Amino acid sequence: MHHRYGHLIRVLSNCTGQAMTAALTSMDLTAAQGHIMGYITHRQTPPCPRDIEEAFQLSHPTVSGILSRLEQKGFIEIRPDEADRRCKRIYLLPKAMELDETMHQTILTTEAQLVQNFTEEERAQFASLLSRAIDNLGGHPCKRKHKEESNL
Amino acid sequence: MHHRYGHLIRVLSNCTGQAMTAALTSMDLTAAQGHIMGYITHRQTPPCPRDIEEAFQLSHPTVSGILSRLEQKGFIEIRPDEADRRCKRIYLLPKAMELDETMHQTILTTEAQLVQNFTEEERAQFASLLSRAIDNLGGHPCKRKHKEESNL
DNA sequence: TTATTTTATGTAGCGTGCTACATTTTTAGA
DNA sequence: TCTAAAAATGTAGCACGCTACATAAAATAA
Repeated sequence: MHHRYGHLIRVLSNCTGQAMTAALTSMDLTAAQGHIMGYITHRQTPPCPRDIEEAFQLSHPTVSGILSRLEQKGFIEIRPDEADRRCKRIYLLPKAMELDETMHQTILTTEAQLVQNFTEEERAQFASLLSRAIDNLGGHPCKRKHKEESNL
Repeated sequence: MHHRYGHLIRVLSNCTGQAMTAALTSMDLTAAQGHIMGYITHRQTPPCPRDIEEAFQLSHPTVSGILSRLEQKGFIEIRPDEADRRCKRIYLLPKAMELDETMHQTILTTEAQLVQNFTEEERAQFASLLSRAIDNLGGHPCKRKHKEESNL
């Protein structure tokens, strides 16, 4: 049977992004910005853009754009790393720390809405099928040799 | 359990679009353009942009952009409808008709790759879960009263 | 008929995704 | 050491998604 997976996936992805962005507008964040803010917040050490590329499977110009918008809005500060001058370090500013809990809850609420009438089994299977489909398309070749704290 | 569905959906959507676009590059089409070309080809009568908005759940400026790129590349021609001058009609040009079969096969192949190691049951469930998730997020309010041939 | 509302489309402007190319710094090799 | 390769980031330019606003034509109401 032919199910038009590509179509469903694109529609769902757009819907999810829109719902997430709508829920985050009050704090002046988009879906992509909110997710990345969450990542930065829950890291023990200030990450570099490269860490974000890997965690979110995005190209470096994409990450660069999102970070510069976050910097413009005063959520983060980006300074060069003293030890390795190729790298930048991303520091949270007070404005970001204030809304962290709210932001996190907002994202969780939207995720919950997405699977609101799924059984526990269906949720697990959904995540599993999504992951397998990603792998089927080549997934994401993780380039970097080894570096700690590359988990979300 | 927290599965980060939003993240998986976004990654899968990006992967799918990239795989589809890569498969279609030889005919100078992107994923979005290819899907819309397929829709236009398999319609009995030349559609208007509004039909495409509904079939693909896209905003009208998005459709407008894709169509003008297809027109620039010589795949389609857009002329106003004689009967209702608000509407445009989208006509296929010879360049498009030539590659229709190849294009269609290319899209099917990529869709098949996406679910290559899924059982028949898993495929059905995948489509079902994706659809239900879309509905959970409000889905797509179909605005138009009634109009024939609004199926893909 | 005339006025209002609805429908279809156009345009401006933005965020997010990409590739391709360039620059800088570090690391590795000869 | 000196050179070459690898790594991190910057920039240009594009496709595709959106909202918000504007226009023109058709449909509806008064």
